[in-house]
Amino acid sequence: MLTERRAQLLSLIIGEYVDTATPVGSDAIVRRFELPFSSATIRNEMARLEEEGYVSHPHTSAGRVPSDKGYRYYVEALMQERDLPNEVKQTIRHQFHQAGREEDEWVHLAAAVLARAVENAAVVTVPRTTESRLKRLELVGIQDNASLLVLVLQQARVKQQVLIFPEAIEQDDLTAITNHLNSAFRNLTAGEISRSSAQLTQMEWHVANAVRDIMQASDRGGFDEAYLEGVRNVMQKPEFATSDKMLNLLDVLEQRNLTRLIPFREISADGVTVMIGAENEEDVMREYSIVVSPYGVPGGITGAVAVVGPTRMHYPRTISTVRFVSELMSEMLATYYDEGGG
Amino acid sequence: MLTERRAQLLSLIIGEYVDTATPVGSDAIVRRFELPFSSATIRNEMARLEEEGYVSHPHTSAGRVPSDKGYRYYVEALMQERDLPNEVKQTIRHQFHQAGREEDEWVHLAAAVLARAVENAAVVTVPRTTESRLKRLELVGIQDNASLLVLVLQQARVKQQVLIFPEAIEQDDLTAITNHLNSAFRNLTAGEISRSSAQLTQMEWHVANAVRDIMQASDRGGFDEAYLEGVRNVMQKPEFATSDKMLNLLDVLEQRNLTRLIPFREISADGVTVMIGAENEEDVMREYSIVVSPYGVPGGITGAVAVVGPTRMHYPRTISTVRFVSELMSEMLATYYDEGGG
DNA sequence: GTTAGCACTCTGACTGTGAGAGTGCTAATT
DNA sequence: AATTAGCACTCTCACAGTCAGAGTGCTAAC
Repeated sequence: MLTERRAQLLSLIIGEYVDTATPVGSDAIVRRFELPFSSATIRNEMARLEEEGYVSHPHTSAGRVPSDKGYRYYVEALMQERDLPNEVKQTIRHQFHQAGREEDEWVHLAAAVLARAVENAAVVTVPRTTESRLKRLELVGIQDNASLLVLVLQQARVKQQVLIFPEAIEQDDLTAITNHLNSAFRNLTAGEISRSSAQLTQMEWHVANAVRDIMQASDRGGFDEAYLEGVRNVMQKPEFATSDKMLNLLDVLEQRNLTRLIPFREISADGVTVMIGAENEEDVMREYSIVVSPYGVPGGITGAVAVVGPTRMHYPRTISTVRFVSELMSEMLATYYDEGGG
Repeated sequence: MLTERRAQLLSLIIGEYVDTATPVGSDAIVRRFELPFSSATIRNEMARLEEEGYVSHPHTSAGRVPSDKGYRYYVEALMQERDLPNEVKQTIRHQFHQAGREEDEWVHLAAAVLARAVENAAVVTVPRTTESRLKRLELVGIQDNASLLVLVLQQARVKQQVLIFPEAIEQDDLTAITNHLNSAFRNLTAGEISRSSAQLTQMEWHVANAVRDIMQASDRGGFDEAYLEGVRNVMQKPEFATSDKMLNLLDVLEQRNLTRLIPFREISADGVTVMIGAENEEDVMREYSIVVSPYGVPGGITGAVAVVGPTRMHYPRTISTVRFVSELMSEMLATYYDEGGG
């Protein structure tokens, strides 16, 4: 445990470093905060903080830089998460209500709003149910032997695919197939459709297989689909003066394999999780922190909201913004797609 | 007009510069291509090329760099566009046939494939009809007073939106509305729906308005929706050693306002258009070239395929790849969504 | 426990230097 | 008349040296 004074000092160092991005020296901090001690005292305290691993020293005669451990301690014990100002909340809420009612649009918007608010990159995944149920299917003729298969799944998820039939087929037949399958499969999961004992014609089988495949693909999908915004914000930060680091980050973020990067699986069931620097599994993320929160209905439809930026980030602001946006997304989902209606 | 020899020389300079990204000197080029002249002769010719504006001089004692005019002459008169090797074509084709049958997936894939093949950024827009027609609509209940409105438009375009009703509504009523509107509006455009004289109940009006709004929004959309891939490729190029330029480019590309950037309106009705450096309208694009081609059925459903990279790009390869991918996209669209079936 | 003082260290900006690459011109050569 | 060798000149780039500034760690005094 740190003494009260050292903890305070750590907090000041982090605050200053987050602002200026330059290692903070004893003299600078005493003058900036008009501390009732001399810089020599602070130097001693800093030396202790360094011994214990909370800050580090880029080189002999430079100021101190917080370490991952320092940030961790700060996040857990020192910082106070203050609620977002009401104007900010209102502004964000307003943007959401202005947006259309398409779920993808919200997700995109959430990423954009978040990226702007915290001046870092934001990732928001499309929400998923654990296992989707079929609400309705529709076949629309395109050509003699091809039609568009549209599935409406539980929670207003829509999937589409062009379906080729082995032989030409009439609109009347399409309608008949549609009606039959709709009554046979309504509210079933992919697994239940597979095991269904409904009597089906050959053509119906063809369609049913496609339906099952699409639903399985959707279930397997997990968190794959995600919106990414604000990469530029991260690259603008002074720690990325070298173009090498930019390329590395871009590399990681551009291939949309965000799932591998962000520990969606490990995030606590409710509330915000913070992963700092080397706490991240991936090597490339050593210099970044991730602030992530799930949203949606626990056990039902869920997604995740995350911010990615350098470890030197404004944690209280980021955490409370992530929290607010995830709550807002939950709220939106609950309003329009609640479990009962699904 | 350039003399034969100067034209050849320009071609060599461009070839060399595209490869090495360093200004090319007289000596270097003589040795590299074992020219039957001395470097002094080449120096004289280079001086003439510079006088006429085809190449320029970063500073007194540096080699020559092609100017926009030089590239333009090269593209028009010197280079020979050779067809893509058959293996490459096959590989690309294969990837498309492996992909699903969702149109968006193709567009995304086209951008990814193109970016990889030409090692630059690629932009591919989602294809649009000039005016969409309604094929079918569907209402799926979500809650007492809310349902999901799904529209299937001509050319297998699917749109969805949550629709809130002023009062609670039964599933039977939804079905009745759906049936009535489907028969009244089948194959109509947004404008025709507005002017329709069909007798509608209040609820039906509510739905019809939403349908019209969605269709209008879709028509207005123009080229807005686009997939962007391979920004990293561009940033990796040596001309982007400074992080400033990276940020500028990222700035432009991240806000998906690609329409403003790429002259979709001006591209010739068929074939590939090349915009070099300052020929682009936007200031930020001064150092970039754009190679763009429309695809789809002229007058009907169309989109565009484009490559964005530094002016120093491999034009023959880029042009033939853009051409091939746009042809492939046209082919895919024709196969699955031809006008007759739409 | 705190502080003043001081020697020491490292960075970053600036300067100077020399090799290397390239040019442009002139005079000689084919 | 076209080509080429030769040469002085220019500019860049990498490298080393210098110096002010910021910061540290230690010691001795308060």
